[in-house]
Amino acid sequence: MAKQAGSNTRSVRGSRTGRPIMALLDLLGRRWALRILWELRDAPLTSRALRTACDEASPTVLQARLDDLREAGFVELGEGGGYGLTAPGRELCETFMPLHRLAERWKK
Amino acid sequence: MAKQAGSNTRSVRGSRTGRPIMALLDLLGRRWALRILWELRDAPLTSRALRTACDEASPTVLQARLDDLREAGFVELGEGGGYGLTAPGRELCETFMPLHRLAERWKK
DNA sequence: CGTCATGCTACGATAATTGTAGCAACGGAA
DNA sequence: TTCCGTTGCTACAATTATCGTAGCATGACG
Repeated sequence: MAKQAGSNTRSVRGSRTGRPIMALLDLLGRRWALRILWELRDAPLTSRALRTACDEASPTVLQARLDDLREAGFVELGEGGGYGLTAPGRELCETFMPLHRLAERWKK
Repeated sequence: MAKQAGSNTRSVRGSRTGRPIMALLDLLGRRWALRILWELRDAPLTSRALRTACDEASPTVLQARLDDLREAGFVELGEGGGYGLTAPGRELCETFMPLHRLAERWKK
């Protein structure tokens, strides 16, 4: 089970066309991916803190998503520990900020 | 297997807090959800056309996601057939437009 | 040494997704 | 009418992804 950030063979799910946007939509469509980015929006979190923030999600998936996001270059593991957003990661996260207001209005 | 749009009991995955943003992030984090919204961004598509646009994804999931998105009020089925975005759906989709440019730059 | 927290993994159970095939209903020719 | 093609949608078994719990190795602090 290749988990480390680095090149792996798997062509990103649903993007066999090679269009970057498809790869991105696919990556963000994996479980907890969006949530992780969201929870890291303000400050870096340790893996445990992130798990708590993510409603005690299984560490298995969290690690998998963290690896995905690290490989994609959106998240990084700080030297002193703790996951944080990279520059592209922050930029990506900015994109989702309008979601907050939209969600409040959406509510249902 | 409750599929039809309407109220169901299932509290949205990963949002037991009740915060709308979590419910939204969860909904969008299901497979093909983002992709479907993306493919419908310009014009409505029939279920078959949507399937083609989504790289021949399994109709099972497509239907499931379509039902999810319909229940959420982001997608609707036109009278003459064909799935299209609702007003909130279009608004949501607008949010993701910056992703296109971001993805191109991201590429890797 | 013990204690605690870190990032990370094992593993069985459960749920989601895939792929293929097909259904019923409707519409437009013939 | 019958035939043909399309629509939205479903059945089913096989494969993956995810869950939940437990635990490991490492490092920092006392």
